Amino acid sequence: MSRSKEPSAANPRDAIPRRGGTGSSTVQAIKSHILDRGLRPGDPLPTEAELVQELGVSRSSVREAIRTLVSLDLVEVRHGHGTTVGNMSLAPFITGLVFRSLLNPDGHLTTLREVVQLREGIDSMVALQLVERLRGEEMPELEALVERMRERSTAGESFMEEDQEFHRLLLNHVGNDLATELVVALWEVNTIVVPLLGIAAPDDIRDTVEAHGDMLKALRAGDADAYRQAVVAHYRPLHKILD
Amino acid sequence: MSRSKEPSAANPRDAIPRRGGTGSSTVQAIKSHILDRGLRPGDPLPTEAELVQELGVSRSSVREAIRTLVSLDLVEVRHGHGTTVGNMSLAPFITGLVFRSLLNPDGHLTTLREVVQLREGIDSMVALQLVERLRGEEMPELEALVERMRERSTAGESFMEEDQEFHRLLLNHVGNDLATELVVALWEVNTIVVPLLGIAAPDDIRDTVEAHGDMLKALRAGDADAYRQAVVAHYRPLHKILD
DNA sequence: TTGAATTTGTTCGTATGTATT
DNA sequence: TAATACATACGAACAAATTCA
Repeated sequence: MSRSKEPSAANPRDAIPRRGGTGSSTVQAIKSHILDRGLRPGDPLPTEAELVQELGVSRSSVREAIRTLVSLDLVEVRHGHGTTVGNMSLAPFITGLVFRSLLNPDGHLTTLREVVQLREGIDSMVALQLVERLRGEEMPELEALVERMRERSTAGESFMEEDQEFHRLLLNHVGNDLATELVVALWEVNTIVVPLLGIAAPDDIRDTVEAHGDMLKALRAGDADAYRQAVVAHYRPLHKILD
Repeated sequence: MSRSKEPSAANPRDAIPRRGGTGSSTVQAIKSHILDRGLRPGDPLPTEAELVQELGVSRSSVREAIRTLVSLDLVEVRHGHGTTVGNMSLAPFITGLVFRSLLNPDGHLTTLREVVQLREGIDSMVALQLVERLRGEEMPELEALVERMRERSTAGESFMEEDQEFHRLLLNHVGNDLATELVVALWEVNTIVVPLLGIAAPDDIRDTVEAHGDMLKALRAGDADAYRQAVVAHYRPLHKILD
């Protein structure tokens, strides 16, 4: 083990008043590094050793700071390769909501119900914009997705991927990426938590598939009210499960 | 104590295939600790030393895991006191959006615009539910807040706190805590980023204040459309700034 | 295919600041 | 004031993954 190693101080903690509350200052420094250089997702960050030098803190501190940024999806780390700027997704949002849902005490399903209500609200909220853009349109990709859902549902398979993609593509037409991400994120919270709680999907599946088709039909016809009704029908099975 | 520490033994990395992608397994273990015992926000967690024992990992690993959970607001740490279960707020969501807004390259304001659009959408989305619950109601707290905004705006002061509280209280009447938190979070993203980008608040302030009053008036009258129009008017000044 | 270099992952030991008693 | 319990920080060594010659 060759301890040797003279204590000798090395004199750390000289400067730096260490304000822990906000964000450990090392975190802030790395954030600034990204901001100042205008780095984009995927761009490489300095290695741990380099950050130790530049910031004048220990490797442990650098690592803890990076860990924080990773958990916020602001940076990404690949073992043996290096760290890059993350894609800043809503993954932390999903993680938090999933944890809350799992921790819900009494009724257990409170958070989950709120998630579904939010999804329904946002899907309805964009009715006018969608009608405006899609009236008379063909939307072959979306139709194809509905068709695939239909096939898989009759085959007894699940069609989560198609379902998520459907909502992603549809919301894409409103031109608000954040709203799209939010809906997809809420959708993921559902799909993660529902199986974990052992809630079996009933045979309302067919209704759900047809609701997707009705949404498209209403949009093509330019009928915002019919679209909203289809959205309600779309979520009815889920609500039934959660009550 | 005083185990004296044998060399061999201890020997980590025996089991545990170490799947880094998901969440470092130590993070997962602490999560499970909370979940299994059904701990609530504020409940105490084991000390670092105890976690080192229970989980059979090093101090550094425990610290990095805790750092991750802190940044997700799943746990809280008070220096010299201990760690507790966090309140699982949407703080990480806010942090991420603020960072994205600051990093936005070209038009710079894309993310911020999307945030405002989302706020507007959610505020409008709950029109029917609010009308249903508040028709003919007095709402003295909300009126008082509008009055305070009026005072402070004429005094040339800012009224961010009253504004935020107004939306929080209003959304509270729809009975979806998640939606309320989301709107408040989006509101905070605005207030953090706008000053950072050096966007001065114009004199449309008075319009904003009156829009708040109009929203209440419309709700009292049970007029959902008038409420939605007031919401649009409420956000008009903000949109003007961002374009 | 081997193997060295680079980089992140994990651990141990130690010293220090801070809050509680 | 002192003691205790706890979190914060530093540094060195080794393990594991990745890349490239």
